[in-house]
Amino acid sequence: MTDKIDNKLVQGKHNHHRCIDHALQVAEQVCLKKKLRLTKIRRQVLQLICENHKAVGAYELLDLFREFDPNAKPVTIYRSLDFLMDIGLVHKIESQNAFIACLQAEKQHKSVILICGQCKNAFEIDATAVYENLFALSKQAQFEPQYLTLELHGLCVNCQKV
Amino acid sequence: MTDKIDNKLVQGKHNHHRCIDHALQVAEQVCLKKKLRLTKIRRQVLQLICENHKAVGAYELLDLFREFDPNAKPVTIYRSLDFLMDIGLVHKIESQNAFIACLQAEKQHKSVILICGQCKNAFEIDATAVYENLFALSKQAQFEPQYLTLELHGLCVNCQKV
DNA sequence: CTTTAAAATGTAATATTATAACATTTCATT
DNA sequence: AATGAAATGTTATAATATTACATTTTAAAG
Repeated sequence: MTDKIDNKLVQGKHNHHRCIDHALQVAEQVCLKKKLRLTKIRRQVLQLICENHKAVGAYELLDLFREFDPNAKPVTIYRSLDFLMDIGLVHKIESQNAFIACLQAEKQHKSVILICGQCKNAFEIDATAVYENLFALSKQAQFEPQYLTLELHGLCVNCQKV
Repeated sequence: MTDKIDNKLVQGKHNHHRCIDHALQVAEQVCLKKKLRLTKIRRQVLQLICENHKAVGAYELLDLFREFDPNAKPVTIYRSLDFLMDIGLVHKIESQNAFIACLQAEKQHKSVILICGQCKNAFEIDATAVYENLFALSKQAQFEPQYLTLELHGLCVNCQKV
């Protein structure tokens, strides 16, 4: 890949093709470890989600996927998404019915997803303290916490200028 | 309403018919203040949501609503839900595509919704500190925070026993 | 190797959730 | 009573997601 292409792909100071490669490598590792199969379809779906950092809908993914297989059906995408979510490689953004690749799938993490209302870019930052706080709070209310849906909507640094 | 009926309706130590009445009264007050119309339909929809503390789907509400108007259509429910959500009387639980009545609509609040995976009962507890924490965290990441989706899944006190 | 059972995929249909577009009615204010 | 905005009625359809069952692929056992 040339520098020129690299330049085009750079978003927010990061080298995007490395970012995709990394995600796919992590996926291989995770599947190897858990003895799960990262099939061609699953790999392709993950790759498509990784193409950028925007939250992407299942049917949008389907359209993209049809460049690989023109006859693909919704259930193919949903199956892959389920698989990828189960092992933490993809997160669903519940408030948008959309999906993003997890960039920290290799390490266990408790994060908040920051979603830009303008450009739809989404990224995670650590929120371990928030998890602990909320789990403690809920236990005080006699609630047994299991998992958290945590999505912060706002404007990313690029879109604030506009 | 007799004591017997009261007893049946009591859930988690609280007197449920008072809880509905309160919600409807608050609704009246909020609408009066904001010069908005709490029409018959909107009031009925709110009442139905208040019937219990479970997260309720739009089409489930539609079924209930048809006891008032057998010809009601989905859009009627969605319009009322939109109205009620806009003024903070109803919250959407994004991770369930379901809705609950807000029991603290009169005061401004920043809360987390605790959702029982077993019985679907949902209730809010204050999480002001969490909001402040997350907003600060996100600003450090150069993100301009606007609103938070915050839903904690687990088991309520009743369902932990089972 | 071949058999076999589980996992993955193919295929069709359909369920669930939500909105768009435009006509009509209701309501508060003139 | 006239008027314009808000609410509702009505029809259709968009967008999201799952079920059910047939077929193929795969890993592992015999």
